[in-house]
Amino acid sequence: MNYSRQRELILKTVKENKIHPTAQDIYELVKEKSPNISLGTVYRDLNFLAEAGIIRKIDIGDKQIHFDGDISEHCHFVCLDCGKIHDIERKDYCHDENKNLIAKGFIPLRKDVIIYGQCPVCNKKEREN
Amino acid sequence: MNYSRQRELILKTVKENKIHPTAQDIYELVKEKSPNISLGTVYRDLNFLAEAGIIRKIDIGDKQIHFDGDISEHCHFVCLDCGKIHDIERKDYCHDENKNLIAKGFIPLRKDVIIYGQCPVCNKKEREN
DNA sequence: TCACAAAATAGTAATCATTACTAATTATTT
DNA sequence: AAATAATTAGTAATGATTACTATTTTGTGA
Ligand SMILES: [Mn+2]
Ligand SMILES: [Mn+2]
Ligand SMILES: [Zn+2]
Ligand SMILES: [Zn+2]
Repeated sequence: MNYSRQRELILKTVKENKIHPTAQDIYELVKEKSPNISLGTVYRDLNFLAEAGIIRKIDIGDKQIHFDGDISEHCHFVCLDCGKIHDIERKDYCHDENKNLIAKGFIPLRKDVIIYGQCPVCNKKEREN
Repeated sequence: MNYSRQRELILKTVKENKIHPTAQDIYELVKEKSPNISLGTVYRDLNFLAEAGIIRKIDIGDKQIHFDGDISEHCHFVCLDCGKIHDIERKDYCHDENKNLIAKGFIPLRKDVIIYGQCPVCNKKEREN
């Protein structure tokens, strides 16, 4: 790793944190070890790391972007009461009717599935070039 | 319906629009028929209608909230090239490995599944009261 | 029909997460 | 070591969204 001390620290902090922290969260944690780090650096490095695919951005619609050091395939359960973001395994949300989820005590009320990729039109366009 | 003329118009505009418009989009469309409507009113009424469950908010992580007049169960495919938001039926994303999606020419690259509800801890707490 | 209360609106100001900018610092290459 | 590139701290700007306020519209009941 030829990352700067700050970037290294930000990455370590995200990887170790299990609560899906926001940029502000990371900023406050990192400040303990690097007191004069800039919030701008935290945002820049988090975006850099997400762009590189080393961490993951998650948008739960609460105005702040959350970050996840776990880039394995999984989805998230947001509790509308306490706000906690729980990790959910593929087998627990892919089965019909959320049976597994309910068996574990979760009460799913709303599910937002957003798939990103290339639509048929853009894919055709690309293949023509 | 005992909605105001503005609210009625906003609702109609969202229902008729198939491209998942933003508040700004709605504002510009509605202004054609009601030239001195306020952007604040558009935001207020869109939130009111979403809260009432008559329309749906969708957050695709592009900073702006999109609205959907179709509240039936379906999910969204966001093209990373053209940005278009496509409607996807349940059967097309629930099957393993996105077979149906690929058969239709979509290239799924990333899937964000966010489930909202009540976590086991909060559910237990509620049942105890 | 009129008075009064409640709801909704237009217009604007404030908020706040995020991004952009700049000058200074640090790392890398020649 | 000098030149070049990358990164940073600190701060300013951005922009979608929300909050506020005075005014207008709607509803209701005497
Ligand atoms: Mn996670
Ligand atoms: Mn839709
Ligand atoms: Zn909870
Ligand atoms: Zn496309």
